[in-house]
Order: sequence, then structure tokens, then C-alpha cells
Amino acid sequence: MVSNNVGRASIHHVANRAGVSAATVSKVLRGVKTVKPANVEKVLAAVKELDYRIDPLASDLRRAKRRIIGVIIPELESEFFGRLTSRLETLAEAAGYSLAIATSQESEERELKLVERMHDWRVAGTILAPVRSERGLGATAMKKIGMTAVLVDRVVANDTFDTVTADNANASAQIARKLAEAGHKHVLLLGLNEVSKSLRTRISAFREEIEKSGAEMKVDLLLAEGPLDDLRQAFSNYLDETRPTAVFSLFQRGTLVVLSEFRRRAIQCPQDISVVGFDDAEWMQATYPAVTAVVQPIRQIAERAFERLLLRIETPQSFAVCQLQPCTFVERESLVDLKTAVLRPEQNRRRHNPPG
Amino acid sequence: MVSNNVGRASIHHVANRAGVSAATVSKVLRGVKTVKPANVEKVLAAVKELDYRIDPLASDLRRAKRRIIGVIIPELESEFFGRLTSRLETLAEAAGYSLAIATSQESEERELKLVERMHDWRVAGTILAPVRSERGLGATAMKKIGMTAVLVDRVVANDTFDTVTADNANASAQIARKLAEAGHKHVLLLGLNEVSKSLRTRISAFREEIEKSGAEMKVDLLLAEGPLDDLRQAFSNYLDETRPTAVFSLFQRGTLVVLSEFRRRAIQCPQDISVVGFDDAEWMQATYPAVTAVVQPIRQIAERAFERLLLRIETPQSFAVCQLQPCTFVERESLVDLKTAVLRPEQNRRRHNPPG
DNA sequence: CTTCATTTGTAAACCGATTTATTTCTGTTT
DNA sequence: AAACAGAAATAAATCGGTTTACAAATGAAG
Repeated sequence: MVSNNVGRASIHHVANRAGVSAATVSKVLRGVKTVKPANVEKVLAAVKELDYRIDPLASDLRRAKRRIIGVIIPELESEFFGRLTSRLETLAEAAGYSLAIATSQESEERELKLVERMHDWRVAGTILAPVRSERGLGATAMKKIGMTAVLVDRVVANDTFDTVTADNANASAQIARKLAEAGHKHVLLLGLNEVSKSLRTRISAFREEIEKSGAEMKVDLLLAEGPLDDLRQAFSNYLDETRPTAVFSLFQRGTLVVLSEFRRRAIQCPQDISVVGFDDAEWMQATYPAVTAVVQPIRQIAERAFERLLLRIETPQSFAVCQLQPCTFVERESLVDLKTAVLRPEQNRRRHNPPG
Repeated sequence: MVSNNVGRASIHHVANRAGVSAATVSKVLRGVKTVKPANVEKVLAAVKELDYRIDPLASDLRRAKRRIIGVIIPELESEFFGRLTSRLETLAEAAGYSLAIATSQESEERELKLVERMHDWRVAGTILAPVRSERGLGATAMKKIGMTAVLVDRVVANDTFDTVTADNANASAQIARKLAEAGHKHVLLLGLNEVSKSLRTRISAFREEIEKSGAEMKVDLLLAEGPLDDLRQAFSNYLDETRPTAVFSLFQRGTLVVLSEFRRRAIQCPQDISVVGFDDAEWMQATYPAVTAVVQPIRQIAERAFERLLLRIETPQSFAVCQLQPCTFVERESLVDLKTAVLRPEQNRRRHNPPG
């Protein structure tokens, strides 16, 4: 029986050509040993002649487990998730899986839909970087469904799923300590998307560290939901009435907002206000000034997450582990020690007047 | 006959529950009208009770065309392809397709493998952003296979595939004109990955424009294959012996190399050397100085490409079209007019000595 | 009350693979 | 040469759907 799928040979074509049954072809291709060498030859020849390749989806259908791993991330436009996904792709391929990548676009409703889609696709497992946290719509649905999954990035420990994330708390506390030691007595924490677990962790860890250490510091917090411009506006309003000695941006694009607003207002950084950013980017070495930042261990997050997922796919695990990957810290120019710094205002003026 | 796939109801379960045949269930679900309302009710009820959802892969298997569109891009770590992919995802979903995203990691061999994988997956069509050009390994294989595809970004017109790309030539010529008009008589073109068609177009268009206009300008070209650090080194060596009046970086990360090398050497931009970048990024407004750049119409590229692909999937087209999407231009601070600018060196010194 | 034309419903084939249960082919051993 | 064990090959069932071809039910016309 020869089918009608234009241009593409099926296993039956090969069987015909080789004068054997489809079952034999399947065996040869999967390397089952119980085939006479002469027949192996014939099959291989037919495969070559017909340019035959297994249809992995048809194959998976019968095997009842698909060699596809779902990846759901909030967005693809920042370096963080791009890098993460890229690394996951490499790992997945090495393990014989393909990736089904989808972005929730920072929407929990969409996240839920995507979880369902992954379920429909019968993926072997899913790596979810939730919009919100391990209690969000997506993760909740996964739990109900009983999906094999690992949660990354905007999560904390959880008793259903393995979680892998940067050690936000530690990194944030470290920044708090540094700022306190550098004599900063008034710091603004700047964030977006209050809903993200990572952000909340960064905020609370900062506060707790200050409290614990007994340092004398006023900590302001500025958050804005929705588009980045809202945050820009809020930050601008804030600066109209307050001048902290340092700003700690809790996410990458926030750092950009800070820098560009400083520029617009001709605020000198770090002389007037210091800046530290959570989440490093390549461009931070080229800004004015170069930004001191926390760098997240993206590679490690990807690797640990994938490792756990594979483990769970292959052997059902009894309890969930929570892995915190340590961040590192790049010291550049944007953060000064108020106690030791001797500021020479004359040399620090920028030449351009702020545009507009 | 009730199957064994744990936890998941199949169409047969639903048929049983509703007391009809699987064929009827299929019809109801696909909205075929020839089903008695009473049966529609029963099926819908059973679907809800069993939480049934069609397995799209099994469904596609029989339909012989899969509702999956392949996307092959060189990398996911830069804004450009992240944005492009994101947009494509939205478009694909609106049209009832899922995306299979894969990165060639700037390797043509990998690109070829991915084309083959997409073919194995029997995708309805593929959008390829080639590592090299419309004549690279991937596109060649696609042609041989007879795959429905659209080529984007690093391509020019082609008689087999539709191509969609930024109008590199025009944008580059425009930069050439601007530089000439601003009195720059010695310009360095800085690029990576000589193999990319876009880059080659940008270079040749620049040269041709200068030649055509008869402007008097020395044009140097610096390229480096492989890692970015090679380019950094090459650029550093170049600066040891030459000082152009302007650098035109032909790609985004090149602009970063230029800026950081300037910083290291305490070269004043734009007073000592001007900079223009191809491919804008959000961070370019926060660098020192803010970078004047060409911005690529990513959204439009995604939309035109998807539109053409859909057209080809639905009705085989006879001949290929080539769409050039116009770029725009953001004027910021890094490019000066040598004829009018009055430079005041005293105010332009940066305060920090270059590190190291 | 037939007869014929429509609707509506379903059994069975099919998509392209894998897996099972069974048959056929070997090669020994009596 | 018959009997039997082990190896190799295959027919058929299966995965979860869709589609086809035909049968059954319904309705209208004669």
C-alpha cells in the first residue's frame, strides 16, 4: 500500500522498495539486532534511494510519549530569556528532544492557554518561566493536569514542582549591604510588574537586610504596572520632589529608564546619584557612566532546570527541590562610596545640554 | 475501544460517553453541520465532562498538512530576532498555526539540519533568516526539497523564494550621504561575519553611493569572523595607526565595541571621532554619547514575511517577490557635522581615566 | 403505502509510524 | 528424515484522530 503524500516517502515505500515489511524497516532504523545483515543492506539502500526520513510526529504518536519539551517564557525581547531559551535548545537537542517555544507576553491568561496547548501537544515536559510566580495561572493549571514541569526565574520554593532561579534574595541583600557600607542613607528601589515573584523577592530581601543590619537608610519604592513609559513618568515625578543618594533598579530596562532620565535632567551619575542595576547587559559597559550591576547566572539556570526536567521525565521524582543559583556582581562606575569619594564637580559636567 | 494513554481522554472515550461514533464526535468538533442538534448536545456534554481536547498532532497526521510553521533564525540573543520571532508568533496564532522556533547559531551546517528537521516535521511552511544569504546551505536545501518558504533579513531578491528584508542599501547610502555632507573625509566601516548578505549590501551600497556622488572620502573596512573579541582586537589595532573622522558600525554589537574601545582609549566621541550604527537598540539612548542609528522595521518585516508565507501555503504562487522595507533614522548625539560644529575641548574631557 | 431523495450516522480505511503476536525460515539434534 | 529450538520476518493491532463510502433514518411526493 503506497500512500499519496506528495513527494515524501513513507516507511511503506521503503518496505516495498527493499522487498521487506514495514516492521522490518522500522527495526533496521531503530537498530534492533534481529535482522539479517542482507536485509539491513537492502533497507539501507532503499532508504538512501528514496531519501527517506522518519516522520518524528507519527513516530511519537505510536510511542505515546513525544520527544518535545515545551518552553513558556514571558517574552523574547530581552537578553535574559533569549539566552535562556538558546541554552535550553542546545541542551534539549543533546538529549534527543525538540523544543516548542512560546511566549506568554506577560499575560497570565495567555500563559494558561499555552500550558493547555503544551498539554494538547502531549509534550514530555515543560519548562515554565511564569509571568507571576509558582502560584500563577500557568503553574496552577500544570499542577491540576499533572504535567511534568520545572519552574524557573520568577519563582520560589514549591512543593509540587522543582524550581530553579537566580538567588535574588542573596544578591539583593548584598546590594543592600554595599549601599549601606558606601554610606548611602536614602535609596530608591525601582521596579515594574509588581506581580513578578523575583521582583518581590528582591524588594523584601533588600529591606530585610537593611533592617537586620540596623543600617540607617531610608528606602523608597517605586513601581509601575503596564508600559515602561508609566514607570518613566512616575520616576520623573519622583525626582521632582525627592533626591535619593542612590537608585537600585530592580530590572534591566529600569536601569535604562534611570539613565535616560538622569540625562534629560542633567543629573550627574554617580556624583549626584549612584545607580546599581539588577540584571547585567552587554551595553552597560558603554553607558555613561558604565553601570554597576548584578549578573544573573543564566546558563546555570538553564542547565539545572533542564537536568531536573529530564530526571523527572525519565523517573518520576517524589519531592520537589528548589535550586538557587548564585549571582555575581560587576563593579563598574555608577556606584560611589560616599565616604571616600572626593568629587570634583568641575570635571564632571556633561557637555551637552539635555535635549528638549 | 478505550485506550491506555494515562489520564487523557481520546475521541473514542468521548464517543462512548455520548453514545455516538467517533466520526460523529469529529464532525461536531470540526463544526460540520450535518449532525442532529440532539447529538451535538450529547457530544458537547461528553467533551466537557471528560475535559476532552483534540490532539493537534494526531489530527494533523491524517490531514497530511500540519498547522505548524517553522522559524529558523541565526540567534535569539539580540533584540532583532527576538522581536521578529515574537511578532511572528502573534501572527501565526491569529492564523491558526503554531510556531516551531529553532536557532542556527550562526552555523550553516546547523541551518541545514534545521531545514531538514522542519521538513521531517512536515511544517506547512518555513520562515528562514539565513546565516549567510538566499544562496546559503539552508535555502539551497529548501529549494531542492521544494519547501514552502519565505526568506528574511540577510537576503536579496531571489527567483525561488519570496524575500523580505530591511532596505539595507538605501539606508546605508543615506548614511554615506549624511557623512559626506557632514564633511567626513575618512570613514571606517566596521562589521562582523562577512558572510552575511545584509552586511555585504550595507558595505557595497555605502561605497557605491560615495563613488556615485563623487564625494571625496577615504573608506576603510574592518571585518572579523568569529567571536566579537576578534573584532575588538582588530579595531584596537586599527586605532593604533589610523584615526578616521567617523566610524559606521554595520551591526548592533559592533557599535558597542566601538563605544567601549573609545572609552578605554579616552577617545572623545563625537569630537574626535563620530559614530553611526546600523540597527538601533533601546540602550543607545543611554550611552555616552547617545548613538545616532539606523532603525530597522522589524514589525513590517515580520508582517510582510508572514503574509507572503500564508499566501504561498494557501495558493501556490508562480513567481517570487522581493520586499524591501524602508528603514528609519534616529539622530542623536554621536554624529557631528565637521563643517558647522564648534568644539570646545575643555568641556569634553571625561572624568575617569580609562580602567586598566 | 410505496418510492425516491435527503439527512444523518457509522464502519472501516487511512495518515505514518511502532509493537504484538504469529508465522516462516534456519540450523541442530536425534 | 523427522522433530524441535531459536532466529528472522511479517501480518495485524495500535496511537488519536479524519475522511470515505455506505447504511439507516427521515421526509416528501406520488
